[in-house]
Amino acid sequence: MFSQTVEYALRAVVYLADQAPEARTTDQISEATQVPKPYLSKVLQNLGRSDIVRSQRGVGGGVTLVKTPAELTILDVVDAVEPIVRIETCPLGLKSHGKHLCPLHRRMDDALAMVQSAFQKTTLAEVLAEPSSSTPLCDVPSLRSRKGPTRRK
Amino acid sequence: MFSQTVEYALRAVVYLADQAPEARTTDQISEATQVPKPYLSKVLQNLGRSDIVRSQRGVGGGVTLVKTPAELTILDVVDAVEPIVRIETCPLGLKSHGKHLCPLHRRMDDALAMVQSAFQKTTLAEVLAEPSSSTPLCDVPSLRSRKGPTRRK
DNA sequence: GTTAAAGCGGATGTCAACATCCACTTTAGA
DNA sequence: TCTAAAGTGGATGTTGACATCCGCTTTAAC
Repeated sequence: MFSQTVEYALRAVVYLADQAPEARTTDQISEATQVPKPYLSKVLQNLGRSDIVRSQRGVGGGVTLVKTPAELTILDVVDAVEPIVRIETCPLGLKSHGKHLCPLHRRMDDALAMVQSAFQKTTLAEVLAEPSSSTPLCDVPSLRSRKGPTRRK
Repeated sequence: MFSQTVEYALRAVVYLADQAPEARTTDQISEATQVPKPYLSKVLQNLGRSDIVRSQRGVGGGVTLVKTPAELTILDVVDAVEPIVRIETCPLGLKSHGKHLCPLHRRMDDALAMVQSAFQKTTLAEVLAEPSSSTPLCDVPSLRSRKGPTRRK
């Protein structure tokens, strides 16, 4: 139910959050997240336009988060690449019940609201901090588990 | 986040539930639900293969629900046309944490689970019975509000 | 058994999502 | 100032979702 692009964007952002505040190149992100590099490049450009990430050209450049992981929610990322569109009015277009949704669309919108709310309540920092046997994104070496900022060779 | 096809299928099934146990033709369903007839026809065929509806060819034929509205959930319909796929294993394909999802995919799967659960708990009968100012699907004359079974002229 | 209603299946068309490629620009450092 | 690293933007390819059309089959009713 979530598009491939949303999945890719979340992986990239979680990785960047994990590595924050260090910049990472598209190559590094691609390898860590298993997202095809050419497409990842487009996704990152998109996240740049939505002001989720910032990119730096040239030697030593790369991509970083604009906000801190604690300030960035899953919903921010999802909405940047594929907004969750709530059902505001009857999709059949008839005006006969004004602002009220019929019971069917009420249920559907409730489901959307639940997802939206859950995603809005979760920051990237929380995702990274979650006690779990597994690191987000699997085998990626995390900066979180090291003593200080480390610059990759 | 829900596909157009899911929306169409739900409209059609809600309409059929409302008119149950009477059969309705594709023309009638199309008019009531505002779904383009040729495409609706395909959607209904699909629902037929999933044993949600049954269709009768020939003069006086049409489409009816296989189950009663009380036995049919929203999830049944959604899963018939576009199954909600839960995240069972790490989408990155690495085996390093067995059955555990990483925190990111745990959250995403939780969202899917919420939607799945909400849809599974709601039957079509409940949708139709909901006290509401508006009839499901708007201006459609409902059999529910009549005395007995009525056959349309 | 003819006819008209009604659904079925296959072919086709369109467009957006996913994906790739490449020429160009920016930039740090030798 | 030259070079190699790194992101950008545009063009292109592929596939599936959405949508339509049409000829065929089934079937009730006359």
